[in-house]
Amino acid sequence: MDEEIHTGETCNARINSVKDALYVLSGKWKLPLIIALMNGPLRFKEIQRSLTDITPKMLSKELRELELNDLIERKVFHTVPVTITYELTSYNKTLLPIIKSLGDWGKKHRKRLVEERRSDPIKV
Amino acid sequence: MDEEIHTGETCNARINSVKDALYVLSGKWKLPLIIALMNGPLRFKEIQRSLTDITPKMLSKELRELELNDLIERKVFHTVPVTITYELTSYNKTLLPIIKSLGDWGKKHRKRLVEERRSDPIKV
DNA sequence: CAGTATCCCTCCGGATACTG
DNA sequence: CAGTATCCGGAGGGATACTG
Repeated sequence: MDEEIHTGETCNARINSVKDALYVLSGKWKLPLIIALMNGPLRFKEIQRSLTDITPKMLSKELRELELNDLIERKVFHTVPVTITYELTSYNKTLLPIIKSLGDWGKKHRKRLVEERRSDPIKV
Repeated sequence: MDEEIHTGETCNARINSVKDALYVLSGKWKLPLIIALMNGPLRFKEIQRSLTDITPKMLSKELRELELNDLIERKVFHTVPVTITYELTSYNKTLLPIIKSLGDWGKKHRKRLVEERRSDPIKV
């Protein structure tokens, strides 16, 4: 019963928790979409332009799934014509550590790959 | 030029870094596999037993991809018959923040969902 | 044991067109 | 604008059998 020793049990629990997180954030566009909304609310078409190349079908689907998990909120303004915006919920902020750690690691990993290739052909 | 303000540029950079990370860790089994190896080196068959239901084809593929990214190391021992083990590299430790944040969030999110459903029918 | 080789199928996601 | 409807290809991944 130490502290963070990995017994088989805690290991499996950890795997399952990670799987849960990955499930909610699965798909090609969910995290990019969330990051795009970190600047503030956007309308459907604006998100499309922001995430170049996402089709309306995909965007609609990803938005719906994120809404179901309380990670974004859809707001309807009864202007003429109607205006609809999407914004991050406060619960979404709990994802920040994930986004930060992924972003940090991705950045460093890319740098690492570049340096590796640069030193490769020289062969000291 | 403040600090962490999200301009369009840093936003895109962040999206790309996150995408890079997700790319390396993509697939159904990579993170579970890494977590399974956090207890120490394992042999092929042992990993299979640890990650119930992964087929040898998938395991082989995921191991190879992780090895190419320097995240695990394959060691050959010339016993008879030959023994092969897989273990995490020291570079793999850099993934810890990702695994931790994903695990933490997944755990809390599941708890949240359970509580939500529990309070749902009561309607205070 | 430590994998490879095939077959097969689901479903993710793109392209395109259409609606209120 | 804010989406939905349809069609479709290809990658991801499972089942099974086989090899050194």
